[in-house]
Amino acid sequence: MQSDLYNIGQAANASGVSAKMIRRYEEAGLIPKASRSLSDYRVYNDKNVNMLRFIRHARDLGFSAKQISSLLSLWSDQARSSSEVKSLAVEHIELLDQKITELNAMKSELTRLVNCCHGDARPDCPILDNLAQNKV
Amino acid sequence: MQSDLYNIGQAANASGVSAKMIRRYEEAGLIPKASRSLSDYRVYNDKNVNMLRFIRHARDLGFSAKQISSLLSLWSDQARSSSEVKSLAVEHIELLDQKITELNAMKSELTRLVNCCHGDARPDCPILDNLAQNKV
DNA sequence: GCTTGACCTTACCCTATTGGGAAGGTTGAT
DNA sequence: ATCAACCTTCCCAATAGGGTAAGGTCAAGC
Repeated sequence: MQSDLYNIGQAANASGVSAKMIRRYEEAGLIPKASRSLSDYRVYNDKNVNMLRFIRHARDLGFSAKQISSLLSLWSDQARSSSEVKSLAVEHIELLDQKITELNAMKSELTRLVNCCHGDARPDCPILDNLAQNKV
Repeated sequence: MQSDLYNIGQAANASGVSAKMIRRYEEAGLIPKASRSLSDYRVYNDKNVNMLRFIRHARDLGFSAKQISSLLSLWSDQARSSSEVKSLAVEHIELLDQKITELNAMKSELTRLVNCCHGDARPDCPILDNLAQNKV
């Protein structure tokens, strides 16, 4: 790569983070404020783009903005211990697990209801009956 | 139950939907506008409370507001076919499945990374290294 | 009859994440 | 000189709620 400087659109293409979100991350303090050109355009270098890629990957793994903020601190901290990062990751795995369990419970309950429903032209429907029931 | 009329707090307790959300659902057109007392308090009857319970149960199953709106129409439509409801439910199960699959992918990738990480006091961390990689 | 606490009203801001678009300035190429 | 493509800031949309403030109402107790 010969070019070392990018405006926001190029940085977005190179990192996979939309220009919209790059501005938002800057506003949120997740990334440092970009330097500006004479015409007030944001200017990024390869290091900045790498940080954006880092964020993108963490996003893809479902980390929240706060968690990413912590990961970024750890990333740039030369003295960090890998155990700090690992515990953040483990914490996040537990959160993912909770959500998965929840969704599985919904799915199995709903599947049960669907299997009860004859699903034909008759108006009688066990799914709605169940939703309308007074007991939880 | 001897009382037939409720104000919003009683309706909230009886239905499990917060007063806040009852007002929001009304504003969103999910439920009809409540009648009002002389002092402009919202007044609910058993039928209204049943509808709120219906919404609550659908919420618990992860249905979105739009989906619930459809379910409510079907619920009050005497001529509906159970197949209409069933297809809505099946559609929702597929959506739940997608989310579950997505979360599982995140979890396994993150678990892989965590297992690579020695997690001790050394600064070298495969998790961060991976996040910082340029390739997706 | 008055006070007090519990309840109600509207209206606004906040959480977290992302997309869309308007109005206007800049850049680069024809 | 013009035009497309880009940039800027600012506001609004969606998801599903929570919080809080300022003010009105109701019922109980004194």
